[in-house]
Amino acid sequence: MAIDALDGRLIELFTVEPRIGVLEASRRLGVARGTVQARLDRLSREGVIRGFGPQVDPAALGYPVTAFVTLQIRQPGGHDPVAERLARIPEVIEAHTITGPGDMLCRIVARSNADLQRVLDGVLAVEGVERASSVISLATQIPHRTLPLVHAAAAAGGRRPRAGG
Amino acid sequence: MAIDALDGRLIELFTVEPRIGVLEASRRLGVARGTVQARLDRLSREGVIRGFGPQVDPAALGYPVTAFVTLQIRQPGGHDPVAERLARIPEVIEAHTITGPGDMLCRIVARSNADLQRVLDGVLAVEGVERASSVISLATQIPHRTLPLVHAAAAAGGRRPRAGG
DNA sequence: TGGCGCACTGTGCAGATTGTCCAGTGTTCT
DNA sequence: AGAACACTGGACAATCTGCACAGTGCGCCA
Repeated sequence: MAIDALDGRLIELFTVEPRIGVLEASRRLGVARGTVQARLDRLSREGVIRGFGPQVDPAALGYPVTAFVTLQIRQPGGHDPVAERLARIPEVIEAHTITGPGDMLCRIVARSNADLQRVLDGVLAVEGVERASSVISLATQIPHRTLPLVHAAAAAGGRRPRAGG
Repeated sequence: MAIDALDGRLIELFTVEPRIGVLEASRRLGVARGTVQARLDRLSREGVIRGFGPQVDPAALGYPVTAFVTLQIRQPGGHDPVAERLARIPEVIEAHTITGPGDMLCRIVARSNADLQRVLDGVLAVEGVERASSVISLATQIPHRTLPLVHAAAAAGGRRPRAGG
């Protein structure tokens, strides 16, 4: 779906200051409250905005170590049963099936490098996992972000605005 | 920092239903409103909760292709100048310096496989980037999640509750 | 060209929520 | 014993929300 400049500004505003309400946002953007409400509804309905839940930082929770683990899978039943078992490990934050020599790529966190060993053992113990090769994140140069993408999409896909009132 | 069971339930509640306010949350959890407010303040202050901003889905924005790209860097000035230039590419969602044969790992999105080629060309054009090898995400088996981790941390680190009033 | 539908504006209202106080109570730590 | 702390339960004014309404340009289609 395409978003326009106003959508972009709206997302940026709520990203930077999530606590401002619809009313304050409408004041800052110079549009009517109903417009902000309608835009927000649409963005949520279309799935562009997944939600407004709290973003939890594993590091602050006591899991400062992040690793990316490439798995090789013995594939009698496909990837799904493996993924299902991986999902039971809380330290597995994310998992994808991928192209290339590996079969799956997971993001894993741990309390320390020693703890990472424990978590990896847990991953290797998952039935169907044949091999795991991991790289540790030494530093996060660019933390997960979508704002630049939103701006790019807003600039590219801009629906023509409809004036009125 | 350690969180207890109430913190865990609080985070879960707001993750599942972000729109409920502090008051409704206090009712659901069976605690006083001030308690919820204080807990939320503390979790935000300590960094466990990074924020309540909108979570944007690149796929819904028109970028359904995700790739993980391992970069090899020519390192006259370290990784930072490269990261800085990568940060100017909106499709670069995330970047880490890593251990192992590669130097950096980035998450990249694109509008299509053909578009991914364009983005990769942009990455390769970054000064200091020598080589890039990418794997494409075919499916997201486990979408980014932290809830299980929160529960694990709540179970492990539980501060002893202080009763009162 | 005329008509319809859409997106937006600006307004109003009742009800709910927020931010911010307060005093009181029971625990834990010193 | 005393201090510090976390929580309860209550109160208040100010604000925001959800919802509704009429009116206005503009694009699209017949």
